Amino acid sequence: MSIEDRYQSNKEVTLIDIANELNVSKSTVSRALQNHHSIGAATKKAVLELAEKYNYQPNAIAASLFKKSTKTIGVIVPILSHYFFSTVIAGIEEVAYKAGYKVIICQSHELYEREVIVSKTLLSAKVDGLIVSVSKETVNMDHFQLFLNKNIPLVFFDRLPSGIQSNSVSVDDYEGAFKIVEHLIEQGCKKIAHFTGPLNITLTQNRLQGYKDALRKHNIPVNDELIYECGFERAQGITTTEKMLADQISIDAIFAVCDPVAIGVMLTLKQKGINIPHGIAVVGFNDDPTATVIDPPLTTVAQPAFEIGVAAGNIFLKQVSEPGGAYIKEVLKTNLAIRQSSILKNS
Amino acid sequence: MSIEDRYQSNKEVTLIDIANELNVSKSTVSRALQNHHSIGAATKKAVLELAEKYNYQPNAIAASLFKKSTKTIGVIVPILSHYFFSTVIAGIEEVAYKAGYKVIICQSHELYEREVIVSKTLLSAKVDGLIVSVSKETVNMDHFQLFLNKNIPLVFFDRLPSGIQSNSVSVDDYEGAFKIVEHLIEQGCKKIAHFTGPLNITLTQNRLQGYKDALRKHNIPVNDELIYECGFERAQGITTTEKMLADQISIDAIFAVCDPVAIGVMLTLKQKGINIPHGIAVVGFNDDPTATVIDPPLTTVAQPAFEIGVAAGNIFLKQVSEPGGAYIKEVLKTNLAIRQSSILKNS
DNA sequence: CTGTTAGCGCCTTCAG
DNA sequence: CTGAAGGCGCTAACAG
Repeated sequence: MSIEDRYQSNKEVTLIDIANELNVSKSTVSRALQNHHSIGAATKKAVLELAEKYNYQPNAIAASLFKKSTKTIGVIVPILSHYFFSTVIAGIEEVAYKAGYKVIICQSHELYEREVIVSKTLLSAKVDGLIVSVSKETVNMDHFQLFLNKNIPLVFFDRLPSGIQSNSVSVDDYEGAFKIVEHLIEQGCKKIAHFTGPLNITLTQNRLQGYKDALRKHNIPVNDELIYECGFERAQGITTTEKMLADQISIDAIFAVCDPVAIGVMLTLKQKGINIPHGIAVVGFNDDPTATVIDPPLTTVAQPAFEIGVAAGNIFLKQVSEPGGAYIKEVLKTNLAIRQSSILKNS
Repeated sequence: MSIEDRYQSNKEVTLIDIANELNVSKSTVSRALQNHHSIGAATKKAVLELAEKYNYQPNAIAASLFKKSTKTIGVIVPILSHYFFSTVIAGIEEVAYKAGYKVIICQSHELYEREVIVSKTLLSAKVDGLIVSVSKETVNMDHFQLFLNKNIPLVFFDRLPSGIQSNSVSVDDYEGAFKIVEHLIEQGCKKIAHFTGPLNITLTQNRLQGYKDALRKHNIPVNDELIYECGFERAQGITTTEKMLADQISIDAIFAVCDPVAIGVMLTLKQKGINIPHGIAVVGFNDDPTATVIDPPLTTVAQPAFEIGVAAGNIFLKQVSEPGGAYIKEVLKTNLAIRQSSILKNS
């Protein structure tokens, strides 16, 4: 079957077709296509022209099999449709694209089981690296250990696991929490509640610790009754606020573990007719786009989501180019974005 | 080298290793692993145990090469970090996961060139299908035609291209726009401005047409001076509002092409001290989560983003299971989400 | 400068 | 019920 026939009948046009047509060997075609130096200009030109004419697309799968590299990065996030995660992935994709890598995205839906399954799928798919924010259920890390065993670069971000050593990129959650609570104190708040994330997650623990230490530094006793276990979702912010209000505990500020929760808090307080910030001040963590949309605008700890993705991608690339290097743990800085939801004093 | 050695030294454990260890052929191992009926129970058990013990992961790349299917769907979106797109992708991923497919995500960044490049990468990667929302620059569709030529299922969503026939899933943009403009008219608005998206995009044209027809139906003349070419971003909503205010044209409502623009509009109006809805009513399109966060809450046309993704995924699956079937064009219904930003009358 | 050869790891006829 | 053999499309020694 001639190359022309194959092309017309929508069959894959391969190296061999071009080679046959030109009466050269497939190695020659392969080399011409990769611009190998030791190929005659005429041959190269002929090959390139034919490839162009017949819309030849190299079969990356075949190349991967041989080269043992798929030029693919696997990414696992709990939920794709959250601003934070989609923005991190945008950062990863940007770095990946520039370095010639593709990105396979999987969601764990915060489920340990599903995380295990997709990580194995990604192993089978022979991804060259894996970038992960672990599910809130995950405590066992064996499925990630498999990657390390095979020397496949593994980078954690945001939700860092305990009990496994690898690369990571995170923000200084402790410091961010500390600073924003200190800001509340400076505004005159004394009864500051904290709505936490799931308690088994490192990030939750760090923000909680920052909250506690800021209080202690300013001689405000830590009151466990003001610490509410909440979650990461707006809906949980709403229910936790309702529970708190039902508790009738006196409060002058709420530090929410993340912006979606803070938004839920604010919507509920507003609905109950409680003034923000003068009745209760509210602060969050993330700086999602909604923070500047809600009224009053939300004071929050700005996390560089896109940069986190870029950093994770770069760590992967570095591990690829220098295999066996030490693990890289990058901690990015946060910035306070102070807005109306917490301003009680004129300055 | 024994399987034990290979395992210890982190080499890939393959079918052959298991076969050698058990003194059976690799075909037997292959069949045992896929639970082929004609394999002795004892043999099967031995194979499975060894596979388990040595953490055997099938090399999906090798299988793909043979089977000519990578169990992978390519997805191209303009921007990943927008709620709408990340939610659609979440829907695609959900369907894909359940059917055993992986999802490769690429961003075009609204750039034609980049869209062409990533689509070719995806072709080379031998994706089994492609799901796309085209960039706003794209007019030439040759790069997508390549997929159709090779009988690779292609599904467009949201931004439907003209000049190429394929599967698609969209919402009824015309009807959504018509209904929401009619709603404004019912509220007593007579001077309704429209901030459009990029005009070459079908969706933009359809929403514009819905806007015009709703006006005409109610005997309100269409005034081109009230139609502002804008875009899809919050920042463009802000600048366009400023331009409009500078024009000093009398207006009582704005229909923004999408929620991010509507949010930009509202933030600007509020900053200028213009009451919403009584000074100017504002409505959008999408029902992003921010719509319920802004004050007053935004009236908008609710698009089922997740369901769009699910529908696109299902169309892909259907095309895979019934090759050569007719193109499927699914149009999902929208719902008006009427909120304070447009309520001028008590009902 | 180019061809020959030998795989990468898996799957599936075709034999037994 | 199992084995042998060939091949998916590409690459990279190793020879000329």
